[in-house]
Amino acid sequence: MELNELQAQRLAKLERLRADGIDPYPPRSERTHTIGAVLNDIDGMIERGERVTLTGRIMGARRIMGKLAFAHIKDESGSIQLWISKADLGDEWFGRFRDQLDSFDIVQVEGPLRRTKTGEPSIFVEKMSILAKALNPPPEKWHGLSDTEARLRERYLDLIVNDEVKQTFRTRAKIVSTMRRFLDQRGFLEVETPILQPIYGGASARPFTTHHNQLHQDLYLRIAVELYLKRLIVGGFEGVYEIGRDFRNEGVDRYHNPEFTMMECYQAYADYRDMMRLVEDLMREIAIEVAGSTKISVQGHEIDFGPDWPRVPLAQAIADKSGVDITKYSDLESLWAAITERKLRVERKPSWGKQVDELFSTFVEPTLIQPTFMVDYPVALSPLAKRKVGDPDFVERFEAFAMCSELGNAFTELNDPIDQEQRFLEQVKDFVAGDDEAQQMDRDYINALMYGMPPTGGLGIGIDRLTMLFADQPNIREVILFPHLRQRQ
RNA sequence: GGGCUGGUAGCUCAGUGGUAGAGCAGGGGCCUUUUAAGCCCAGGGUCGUGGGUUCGAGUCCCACCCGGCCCA
Repeated sequence: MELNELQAQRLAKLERLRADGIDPYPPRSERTHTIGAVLNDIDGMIERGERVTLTGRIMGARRIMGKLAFAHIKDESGSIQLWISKADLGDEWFGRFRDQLDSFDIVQVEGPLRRTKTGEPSIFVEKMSILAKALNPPPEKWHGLSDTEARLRERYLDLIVNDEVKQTFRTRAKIVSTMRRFLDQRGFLEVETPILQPIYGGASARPFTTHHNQLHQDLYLRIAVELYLKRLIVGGFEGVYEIGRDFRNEGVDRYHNPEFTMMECYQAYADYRDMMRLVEDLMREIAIEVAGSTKISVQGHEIDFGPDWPRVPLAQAIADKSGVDITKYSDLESLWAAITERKLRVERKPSWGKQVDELFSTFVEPTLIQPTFMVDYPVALSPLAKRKVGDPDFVERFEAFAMCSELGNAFTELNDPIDQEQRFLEQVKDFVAGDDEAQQMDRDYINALMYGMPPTGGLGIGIDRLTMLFADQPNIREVILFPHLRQRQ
């Protein structure tokens, strides 16, 4: 171990403790209360003269004045002041506290509770022991650890010193547990399907590839769970869901991490309108659970999940915001002509569907602050969704938006195996033509559909994006404990 | 991928081509009501990496590495 000066000093203190016969990393501790529990009933406990044993990390500077010292220790539930008098604690441990213990060390203290003359709840330490010596020093005590790269590379340190980071991950856990309870109560069965897949599907994205040595077979990390969950609907489960990690081999930015968490659920004998109601109910429930209200504050905006969400046809929204009525231009050339005629600043895309998506992303998405369902997408963008009756160029699909961010995607599932095969063939054509995000032919999935899948509504919700919204975090790396970073060196 | 921007002590940051700095933290000393404790003293550096220009580079130039913001 190569140590800097501060680490070397701490190591010397550790060795001094060992020389005195003290184990700096003892196997057991004996706390009687969490700090939070003590603070909750501090005056009652003082009145009853209760003695407690507390454990925690020494935070901030120790304030040592000859024969009296102060410090704070922190556990997950809270932080409390230590009153350390040489007379109460004894010369030996008072000296150790002064000379061998440091900020960030984890200690155990025992004694009665009292308030100091400023009224601060304190434990008057009569016994002290060390539970773990910290060899690394803390960051600066006022500014703390603020460098983003340092925070992410040493997330454990970020969590020690930045309480709001812990709060974000508590919010995330609450979102997931609320979602699970919501779906369980509605009769959905939680399932687990393969992460290693021989054919990747269910979304338009590039996969990570790996290899099974024994089977001499390439496998893909899943980009979605969709096709497996629908196989289960064929199998007769009428409501299934899975919450798990998907992997997409694409860039990293403030909305994307190569691995991210999705909830997908499928309900037999339901359609995309049912899934809209499910999203509305789910979001209300999460908002109340997480924020205590259907109204939440995000980046200075108030977002209200109370009312039903507007359902806005995609084509209409694009026409309203850009002036281009995509239903009038059925091929890329005429659509592009309409775009250039209006001198719109939009990137040229290789297909009609992608051009429509580009129009949407540029002109509509940035305006979607309040919860909104965009409905009825072009079939070209939706190879797994059922066509609209009487309007076969569009499908029964919606995407859920809030704060200009896509939260979810849902459709009435395509259950016609003949149409599905045609759609896959179109995708394969695109893939061969160079679209590396086009979907793959999945013969086994067609085979499953050939046994008959009931009319089904399906929905996917990105947990990371949802957490960004409810924790009011503008960057996905703030809602992922260990986001992807390049290796150093 | 493009533009802008950053990387200097453990941390937060200054540093305008001429002897590497401050605050906090840490070390030594004094101190029994502190909470950004206080006072005195001394220490701490591969200036992201590698080249180049220059009498002289943390500073200017080039390349690369690792971040951030914006755009695609």
